[in-house]
Amino acid sequence: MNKVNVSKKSDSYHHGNLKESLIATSLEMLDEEGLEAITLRELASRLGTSRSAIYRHFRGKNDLMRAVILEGFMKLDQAIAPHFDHTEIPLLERFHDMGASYTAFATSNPNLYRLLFGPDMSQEREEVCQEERPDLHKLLNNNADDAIVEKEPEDAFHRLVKIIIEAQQKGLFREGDPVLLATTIWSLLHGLAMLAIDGHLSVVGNVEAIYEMNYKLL
Amino acid sequence: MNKVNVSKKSDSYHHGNLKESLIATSLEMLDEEGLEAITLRELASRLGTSRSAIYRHFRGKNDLMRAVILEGFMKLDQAIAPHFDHTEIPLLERFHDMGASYTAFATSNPNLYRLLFGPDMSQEREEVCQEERPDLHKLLNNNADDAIVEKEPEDAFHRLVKIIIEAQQKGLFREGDPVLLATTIWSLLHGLAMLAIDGHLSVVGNVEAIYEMNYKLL
DNA sequence: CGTTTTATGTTGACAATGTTAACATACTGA
DNA sequence: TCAGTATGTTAACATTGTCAACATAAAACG
Repeated sequence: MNKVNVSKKSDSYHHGNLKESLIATSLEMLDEEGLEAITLRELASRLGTSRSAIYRHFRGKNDLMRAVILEGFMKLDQAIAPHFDHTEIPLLERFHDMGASYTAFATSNPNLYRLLFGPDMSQEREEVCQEERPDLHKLLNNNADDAIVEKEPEDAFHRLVKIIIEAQQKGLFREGDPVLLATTIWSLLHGLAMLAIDGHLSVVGNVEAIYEMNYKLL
Repeated sequence: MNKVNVSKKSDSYHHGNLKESLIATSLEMLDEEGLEAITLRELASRLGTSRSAIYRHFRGKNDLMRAVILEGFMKLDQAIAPHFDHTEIPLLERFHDMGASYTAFATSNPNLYRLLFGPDMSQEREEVCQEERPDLHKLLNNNADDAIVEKEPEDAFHRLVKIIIEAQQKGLFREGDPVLLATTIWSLLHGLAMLAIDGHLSVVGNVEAIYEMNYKLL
């Protein structure tokens, strides 16, 4: 316990909580103007601080982006969670809605989604997935049972696996390794999201139509 | 006819054919060290030319990358074409192999595949798809019939649509808009490729296994 | 051949960006 | 109060893409 969370409180001495502001403003700039637009000087300008004040809170720009990516994954999880938690809705309908909300998140936040799953910051993203989200990493390395049994799922992929298992137990879904099935479904959703973001799905005009078609394949 | 292809011949005055060398060396650097490693100074250094010699052949770095992207699409098409042309092989088998070779291309050339379909150079990629590959663009904007009837297909997506149509006519494939079906299949393949490249498919160890599983869904 | 025009390559400079060192200030705790 | 730590500022530097001015080789043409 060498460091307590004291710098993150809303009271503050110099700027305020600059660390959180840096992440929040980065997310704003990402959403508005894309990844390239995130520059340390523009960040500092918007926050009214000096250019290199960031280095008191992050080791460098990559470290900041790493925090942005983690925040982005949390946002994605929050977009999926409601559909998972509405247990009064039929299981398959919740399953359907999770997929729909996934692609909706991607098309609503294209720049963020591209950051989360694109080539840029690949090392930072990997660090985030391995260090900050150990459950997901465990899951993807074949220790599914442990990860699922041990604790409540906390991310989107977790929820997907869990809902597949539940559907299989009720005989509502095809048999097979749930993690493998979830990966397949994730693959389809991911490809759909990426192609939609890049404007390759102009054939139908909206992503929902294709999702409905793909959903029937599952 | 204000400009003839004279600078592209293998005889040359100053350097040789610098334009093609720039594209080829860019592809090498992309493959070896990734997109970030492509820097104009390093390029010039490898080719033994000056830093700004490139501006005699391209408007700037983005214009060069645009040429690299076009070359990459041609390589992708060449990787798919053989499986399409082997008409002595059963249709569904060729269809299967096209998908397998697609993901194989992606995992064999991850940096190139990411450049072709990733967020970077999105504008340049769009220009390439609209200007240099009008057929594909036409196809994706609902003029499928015209594009297909008019001429021999020249790119991977074209071939996919055409093979689906042929399979449907023989009753070997489900009914439905072939372009829409091709987009769905492309979506699945693309998501699979991207997740594989990013190391998210370590569950099974190789992409082929998941592809075989996904193929059954089609 | 000699001259002019065009194509191609070189040098030096500039702005933007991430980063670091040295210094300055504000808060904290004894 | 005062020392220590956390935070912020300023100035400088290296890297990169880009451009202007200059230089040279090839081609065109009398």
